[in-house]
Amino acid sequence: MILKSQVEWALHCCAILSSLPEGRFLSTKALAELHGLPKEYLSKALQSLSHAGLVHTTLGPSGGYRLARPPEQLTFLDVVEAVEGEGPTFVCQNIRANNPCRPQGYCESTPCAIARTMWQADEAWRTALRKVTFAELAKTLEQEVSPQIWAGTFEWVLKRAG
Amino acid sequence: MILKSQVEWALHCCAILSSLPEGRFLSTKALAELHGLPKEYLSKALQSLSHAGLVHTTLGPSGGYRLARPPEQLTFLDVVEAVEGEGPTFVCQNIRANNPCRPQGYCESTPCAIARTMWQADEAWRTALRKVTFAELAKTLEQEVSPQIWAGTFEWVLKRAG
DNA sequence: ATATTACGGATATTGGATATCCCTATTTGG
DNA sequence: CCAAATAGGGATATCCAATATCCGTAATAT
Repeated sequence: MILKSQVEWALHCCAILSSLPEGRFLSTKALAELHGLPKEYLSKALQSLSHAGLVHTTLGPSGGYRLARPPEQLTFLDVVEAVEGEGPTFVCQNIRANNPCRPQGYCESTPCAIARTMWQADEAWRTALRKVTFAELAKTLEQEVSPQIWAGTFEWVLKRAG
Repeated sequence: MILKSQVEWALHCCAILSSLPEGRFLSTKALAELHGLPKEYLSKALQSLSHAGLVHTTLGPSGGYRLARPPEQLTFLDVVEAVEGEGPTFVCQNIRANNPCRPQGYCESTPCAIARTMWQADEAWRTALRKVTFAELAKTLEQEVSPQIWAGTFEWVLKRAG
C-alpha cells in the first residue's frame, strides 16, 4: 500500500501556494517547472484540488491556482483526501459471511471486529494528518530551507505569478 | 491507496489460529473453505506469515499452520507488515531537488518536512495497529459472535485440525 | 506406499497509477 | 477586437502491482 506520487506533488504545490501573496495565481506550467514534474499529469492532481474546493482558479494568461482558504485552515488531510479519495484504506469484504457454519441468510448486527480495528488505525492516520496545517509547514520550511534558496524561489514564483 | 485483500485474509486466518488448541495445525484448505477464499492464492498470504515467523508449519496430512507465539504477543501490525511489507506508505521522491533555483549539486541536511509529516502519520497508523493483539480480538469476537456460530465454527475447525 | 501438505517458481489476467495528447471555453494583454 | 495563454475534461496508451492459477518438489502422516 503506497500513496500515489500525486499526493506528494499536491502537497508541494500547496506549500508553494501558501506563500503566494493574496489574490495572485500560479499556473500549472510554473508549478510543474518548479518541481520538475510532467505538466499535463500534474494538472490532474491540481484539478483534484480544485474539485475538492481547496483551490480557486482563473483562466487566461496570468491565470492559475491560489488557495481557497488561509493556510491556517488547510490541513495535510485535506490535500491527501482530495487526491487519494476519502474512502478507508481497509476495505472489508465481510468474508466471515462465507463461513459454512452459519445459517443461510444470517445477518450481522455489527461490522466485523477486524474491520473496526483497521478503521480505527485508519482514523489515527487521518487524525495525525488533520493536525498539521500548511501554516505550520510554512513555518518549518522557513526555518529549515537555506535562506538563499528560499528567497530565490520566492522571487522565481513572484515573477511567474499572475 | 487500499490495502491488499490478502491483509484481510491473513487477519481472519490468524484470528482462527488464535483459538486453535496448543500444538494443533490447520491447513490452507480448511482456512480457505472456512473463509470462502481461493486456496492457492490464500496460500501465498500464509507463506508471508510463515516467512515473517508469525506461524509455524508442518507438512504431510494433518499438516498446516499454527501461531508461532501466544495471541497476547501477536499484534495486528505484525500481520499487516508481514503481508504489506514494512516500508512506509509515503515514498518521498525528493522533488524539491528539482527546484531550478537551487545551486547545482546542493545537498539537503534534513529530510523533506512534507515527508516527515507523512511519515509521522504513518507511524500513528502503525502505533494504533501495534496496540491491538489477537488475544483482545478473540475476547471481542467471543462477546460479539453468535454463540451458536462460535461453537459450530470451533467444532468445524477442530474436526479438520491436525 | 499412498495421499496430503507447505513451499516456491512460472505464468496469465486484471485494474489502477502514470503519462500524453487534443479539443473547448474562458480570459488576459496588446 | 484579436491572439496567446490558461484550466478543464475526454480519450488513449503504457506500465506495474495485485490477483489468481497451475505445477513440480520435498516432507510427513497413516
